Amino acid sequence: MHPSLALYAGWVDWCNPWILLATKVNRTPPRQTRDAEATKAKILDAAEEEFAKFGFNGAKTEAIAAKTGVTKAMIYYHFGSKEELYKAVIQRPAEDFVNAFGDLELETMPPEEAVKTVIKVAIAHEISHPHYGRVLLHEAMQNQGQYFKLTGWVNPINRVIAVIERGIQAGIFRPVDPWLAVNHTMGICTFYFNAQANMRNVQPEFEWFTPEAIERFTESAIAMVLAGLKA
Amino acid sequence: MHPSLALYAGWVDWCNPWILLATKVNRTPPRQTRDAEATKAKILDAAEEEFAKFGFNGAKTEAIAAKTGVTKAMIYYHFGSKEELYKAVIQRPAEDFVNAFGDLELETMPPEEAVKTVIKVAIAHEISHPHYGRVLLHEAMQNQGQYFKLTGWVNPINRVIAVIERGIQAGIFRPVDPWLAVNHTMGICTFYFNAQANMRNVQPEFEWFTPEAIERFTESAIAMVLAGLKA
DNA sequence: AAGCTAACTAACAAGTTAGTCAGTAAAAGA
DNA sequence: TCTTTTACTGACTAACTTGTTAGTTAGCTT
Repeated sequence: MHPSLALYAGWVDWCNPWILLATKVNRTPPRQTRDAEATKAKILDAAEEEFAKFGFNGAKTEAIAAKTGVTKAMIYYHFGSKEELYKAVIQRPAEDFVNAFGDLELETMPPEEAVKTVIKVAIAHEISHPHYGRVLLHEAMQNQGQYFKLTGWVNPINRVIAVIERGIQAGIFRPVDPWLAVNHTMGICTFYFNAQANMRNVQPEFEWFTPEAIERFTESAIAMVLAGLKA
Repeated sequence: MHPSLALYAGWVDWCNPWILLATKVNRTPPRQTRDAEATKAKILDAAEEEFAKFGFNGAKTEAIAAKTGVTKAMIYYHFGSKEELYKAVIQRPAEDFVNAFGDLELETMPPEEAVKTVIKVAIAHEISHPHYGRVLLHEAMQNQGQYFKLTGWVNPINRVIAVIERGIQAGIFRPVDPWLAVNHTMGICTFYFNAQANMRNVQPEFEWFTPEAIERFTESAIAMVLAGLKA
């Protein structure tokens, strides 16, 4: 396993959504009676879940507060407004990802291995931040991506484009459109998680979150993308 | 062009979003002073746009009414409730698609050609119903897909699975997991449209909706999926 | 132990939103 | 032409939502 995947070490064990909801990324120190940082983290967690479901407009501050155990006034005390809370929510996991991604030495890897690694990290991030992908989709659909640009996602995506361009120049990849290839790859990596509730109606028996299922999904995603790229 | 694509005849000309918003599928007869069917259609159009942006919970009936030129009370007169309106919105383009898909003779086509056709029809549907895909995503994210099962999408998806299974048995396709392959394909076909507002921040110059861009996207999607499937 | 301040609550004000209803006017029918 | 039905409006209510504020308490400092 590449070192940067260490951030998500044990992610396969987190696949069960109930476990996921309980564990999350371990940001919260042991709870004391009055702990501003812990309270802020709890609000962010609850807000991430609420925004993932309803987006910025649809989310209710009251519902967020209800999940945390503190009152709604705390949102305004700690974050100032619903909008500032939203900005904080959309930026927090992005920082995790951008940092982990910054550690990847994609530029020195063989293109095939680089693409493989990117897909693994992307899926690991979906698993360890099970609500975040949906927050970003709502962002695109209802805020025209105006807050997306604050997150720092642009740089990692451009690095993946560069990897594909390098692969094409080396004759390892076919002369595909790198931009479209990146879009396809992101589509593959995210649809499984975002559209799941609909797709469950088609295959009610399918297990989505067992470690084996995630493993199969990841391998299958890598296989399709690499087949599509390789010369 | 396959006959079932006739439903979307001229779709390449509709790619510009402004043209799209103006044309839509031509359901509305020439407007009279009082025309219940025309009013219902206008409400459905406006609601589709609003639900695409905010989902069921986030959408405001007042905003829907404002787009139509009739009062909010008309929504309740013609549809009874916000929920019934939503059901109507989610079912209308599904009927178009399921009908068009029903006309496809996938079972008698060579598997490769069948997959190619499915992708073309799916993308054509996104183009001719530019808001609908996002309505379905909101449905998954905030309603757990409870209304999705009313739409009849399940059957077309199962037919695509069958096509892939047939291709595998014929030795034309690799022994992939057909279910995951369908998920990947849907991811590729939908991400380009649903996440666009975010992706515009990465490539601000990219043209998404020119006929040429849609053509390139379609070819690129077909190439990746077929490369991923072919033995 | 007394005093201070950061963290927190309960209750409320101001503005929104789903849904209703009494009434009006355009058509269609007699 | 008069009546009935259908499409539609404006004004309303009850419930909900964001954000505020006055006051309370935990825990730290001295």
